[in-house]
Amino acid sequence: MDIAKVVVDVPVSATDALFDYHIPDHLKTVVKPGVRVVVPFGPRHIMGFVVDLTDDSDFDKLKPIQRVMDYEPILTPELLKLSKWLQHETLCFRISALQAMLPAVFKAKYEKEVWLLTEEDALPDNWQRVTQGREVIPFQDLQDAQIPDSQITKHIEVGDIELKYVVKGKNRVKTDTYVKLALSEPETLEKLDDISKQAKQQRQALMWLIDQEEPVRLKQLQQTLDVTRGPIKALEDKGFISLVQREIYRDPHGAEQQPSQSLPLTEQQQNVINPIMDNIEQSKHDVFLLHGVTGSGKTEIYLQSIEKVLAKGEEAIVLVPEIALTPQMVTRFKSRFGADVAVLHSGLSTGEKYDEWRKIHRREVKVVVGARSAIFAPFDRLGIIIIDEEHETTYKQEDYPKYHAREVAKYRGDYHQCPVVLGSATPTLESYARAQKGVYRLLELTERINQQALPDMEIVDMRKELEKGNRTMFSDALVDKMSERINRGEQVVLMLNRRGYASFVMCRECGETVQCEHCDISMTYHRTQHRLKCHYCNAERPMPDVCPNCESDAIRFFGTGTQKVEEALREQMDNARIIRMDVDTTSRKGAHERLLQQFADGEADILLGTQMIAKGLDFENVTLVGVIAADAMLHLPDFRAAEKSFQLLTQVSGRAGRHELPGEVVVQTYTPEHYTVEMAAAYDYQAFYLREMQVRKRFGYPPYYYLVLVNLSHSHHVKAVDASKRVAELLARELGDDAQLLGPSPSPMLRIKDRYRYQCMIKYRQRDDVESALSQLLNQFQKEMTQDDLQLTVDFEPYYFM
DNA sequence: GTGGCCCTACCG
DNA sequence: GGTAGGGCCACT
Repeated sequence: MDIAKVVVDVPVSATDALFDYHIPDHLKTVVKPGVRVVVPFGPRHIMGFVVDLTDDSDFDKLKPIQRVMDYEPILTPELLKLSKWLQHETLCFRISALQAMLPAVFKAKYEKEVWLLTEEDALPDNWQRVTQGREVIPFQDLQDAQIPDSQITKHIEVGDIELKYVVKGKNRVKTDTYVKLALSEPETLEKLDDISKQAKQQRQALMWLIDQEEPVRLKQLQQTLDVTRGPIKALEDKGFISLVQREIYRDPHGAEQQPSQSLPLTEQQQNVINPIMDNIEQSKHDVFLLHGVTGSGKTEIYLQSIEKVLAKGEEAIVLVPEIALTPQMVTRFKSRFGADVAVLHSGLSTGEKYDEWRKIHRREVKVVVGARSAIFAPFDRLGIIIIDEEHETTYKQEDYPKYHAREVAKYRGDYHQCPVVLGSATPTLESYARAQKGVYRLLELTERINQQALPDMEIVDMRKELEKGNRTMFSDALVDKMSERINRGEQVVLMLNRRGYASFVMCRECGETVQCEHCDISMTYHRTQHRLKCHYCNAERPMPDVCPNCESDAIRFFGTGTQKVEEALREQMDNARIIRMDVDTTSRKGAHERLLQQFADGEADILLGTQMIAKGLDFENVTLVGVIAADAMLHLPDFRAAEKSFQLLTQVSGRAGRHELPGEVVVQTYTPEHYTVEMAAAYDYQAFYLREMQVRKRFGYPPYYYLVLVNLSHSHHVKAVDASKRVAELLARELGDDAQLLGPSPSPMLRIKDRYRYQCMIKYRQRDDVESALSQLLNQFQKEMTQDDLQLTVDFEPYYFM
């Protein structure tokens, strides 16, 4: 076994294969599958993942592995196998699949260095200005000094310099200085006379240290005894103590949680948990769809299932949509499982993520609560996987590899023979249909825990408001109810789905709107900076004083951004205290939690926000939820628009009346007769499911068909159109008989970041019908992609169609 | 004949 | 992805 099969860190199709390397003797004990290594690749050195060891190779002249980057595998055999599956499943490169399973610190950084082989004075003046006495300089410095490549090549040929490629790992461990006694206690006391009587601080510090059982953080010692570095240095020099660097974890979550105990289960909960418990006991793999209305106690089911798994000595993964949105959820897990929990989410810094990952890797924790990528937690004794709010679209990764965490969960559940639990109040039609067919096991929770009724939902027809002469964005009913709550000292949550309703700028004279230069969308007005921004490419420009087209000064912003709603709200409800939550107010780290805490502490009457407030919040005092425009996203060009609207309405209504006080919901809409609005208001998931399934059947959408979206873009419009036609031709020719091709058609957003975008959609029933056609497609267009700026992506089970 | 530039095949 | 090496053209 002295040959390693290596996946190299070059994400292109030409290198998407295994490369064989010789393992030098001194590395034999550390090179194992799952270890990262540095290997010579062509004329340079790069990082690679060892995925296999063998005895023989088809190549006779193998290069040796240069060094290892890990001393133990960072990927388990299971995850290595999973990476292969992911590659096949999403048509990505193996290296991309491997990288997706690891935190960002494991991405290698490459640096090109210039090593001087000759005396500095032998080099020309312009070189000496760069080298400045250094024997090794970054290659970049030569470039910055505008030294031409030809000159560099010459010096290499003559033997003045050598280029070296350095692979740098970023997985730095955070350390802190600790102090410990260098001698035993009696030895220390014996030598005590070596310290002069005047050195009170030294003596005091030493005596204090003798009493400590473990090494102490230097900082702690200094703070407790109020000593400076001086006396400590003296003690070290005299050989009494030694300073050591110790690995520490960055602590993103701060204070310990109050421990909590299991809650008694209702009869319904008991019925639901039993089959899951059986699965755990028998080490069996079933996929459960836990369909439970908001407030029916799904979380307690998760917690008690996990307790059972831990008792068996196994581990658990819990996925939640975006953890920063549900701090209350994290608290619940931390209080039940304490130090056994690691938390992984996008709000953590790279270093913090690495620390949490290491806790998992070293088996210091048993439970991971995290966002999508936590599905790759490197456990090897998985006992359960839970996906909460399984309908959330954040479980689908939008860049390569375009995987869905649910599918990965099923793979891992099957591998470990453990249950996978998908929980939701509004399951995706795909999942519910599978449960109906018996592919998943359906578990239903129809009652709320303390028998509260779901809040009443009142639908307000905004067209009638307009007829009555109410031109504001708030119906009379909503305003009345809001004042009522505020007078009673209760709180209100107001949701605006901003999509499609951002505030754009228009000239009242000529109708000109300000569009982004690079994308085909209107720019959005941001009041705080008085500037216009493009939400697609982040381009910015000042708000014009006059219309760029007709120079009229009647240029105004329109639409209903949260900022504008806030203003209108302040005008209409002058006594209300408002907290606004949107991208602008929550962009800084921790801002999200702080605003929610303020609201929880009763510092405001109204919490106004975008979709982000619909999920997972639980405030006792909230008795009214208002939805400003329920149909805002109903008419998007997306076959899931109705499903998403239904989910959102159901979720946001769940924010009202969760405790003693009864809740109420006001839904404003221009299309009150739409079945989505009606059925959401009636809390009738079943009816919605049946109705929407008819629509899906009629138009041939999931779950009746699977979808693949082929996206392409080019900076030249003509070339984009041309390529899209050729793509469609190839697909039409190569697709199996049962697959249907739609398109090519322009994407709903034709141009983004100066690229013209077209798409083809394929509906299919069996993967075999599309697989060979798609790999042929990628092969055929590969050259055009590397040489002619064409971008082509394949997205199985797409969620975004824009 | 040689220097410069672009294309492309290859990397184990 | 990065590079060397081949082919081709231009210019001493």
